[in-house]
Amino acid sequence: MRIGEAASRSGMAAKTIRFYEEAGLIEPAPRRESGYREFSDDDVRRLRFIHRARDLGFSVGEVGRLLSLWSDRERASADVKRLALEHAARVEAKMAELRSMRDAILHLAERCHGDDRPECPILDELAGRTDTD
Amino acid sequence: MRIGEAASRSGMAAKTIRFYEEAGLIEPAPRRESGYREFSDDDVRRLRFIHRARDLGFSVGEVGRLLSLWSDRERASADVKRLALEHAARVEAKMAELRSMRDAILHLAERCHGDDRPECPILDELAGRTDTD
DNA sequence: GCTTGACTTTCCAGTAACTGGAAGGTTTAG
DNA sequence: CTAAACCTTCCAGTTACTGGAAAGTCAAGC
Repeated sequence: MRIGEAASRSGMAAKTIRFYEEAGLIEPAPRRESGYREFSDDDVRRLRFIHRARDLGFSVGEVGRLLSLWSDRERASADVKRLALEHAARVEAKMAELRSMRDAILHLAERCHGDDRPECPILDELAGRTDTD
Repeated sequence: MRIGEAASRSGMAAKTIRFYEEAGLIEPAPRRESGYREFSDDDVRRLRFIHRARDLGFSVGEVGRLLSLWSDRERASADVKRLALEHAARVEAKMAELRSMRDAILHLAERCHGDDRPECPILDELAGRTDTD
């Protein structure tokens, strides 16, 4: 099949597939005489794997490592698990960061009247007013 | 003062200040004869404002809007509050996305033995196995 | 007067992971 | 035979900086 079908079957854009090829995440696809790339069902399976892993937030580099482990019949599941848990920890850390941002913003917003008057604790705080809440 | 001092007083790198100037977030600083940028205490206050807003996750574009509102004595606090609440909502949405990623990863990892055997539900699932949990 | 070091300047490249668009070749349906 | 729908490569843009190179400025010390 050509790249368009591989794209729709795997759920990613054709551009993205070319990008992954260029980035070395997947093997360069064989070409027809016309220069068009030719994909197999196996390629689609790999692309779907990549798509799911990306959806879980694994970076392209990590996906590469997961692909290696996937194709390595000798792998230890511990290696996969470690990768997954490390990633989960990073996601957790990012969440905590966002949570504290959100809390800080909401705390400021709560105290802002939000009417047509100019007084605004949000701006005051950003401006560095260190007040006693 | 020169850019280094403005940087250390505002908590951002000199490079970042130049970047903000280039990006149009702040007015181009006046120059000495030498070509060195000259910063005032007021500039430092603006930079600190920017720094705090960025720390809360506002994009550079949003910070620009916050700066405009800050310098507009006629602003309605409602405008500031709306900006803040919209941002909080985006942060919240991102958190939810991360949370579902984390949950999915941990769910997979739980079922992975994590020993030296190759069997691994994490890879199986990424490979598209649709199993009954 | 000269050097040394700490500053500063501009410009270019790289990061992550695509996405959009231009210019042009291929295939297929009608 | 033509028009639409594919495909190709290449380049630029996105976000918000960060690193580095080459060169100019300035103050202190000898």
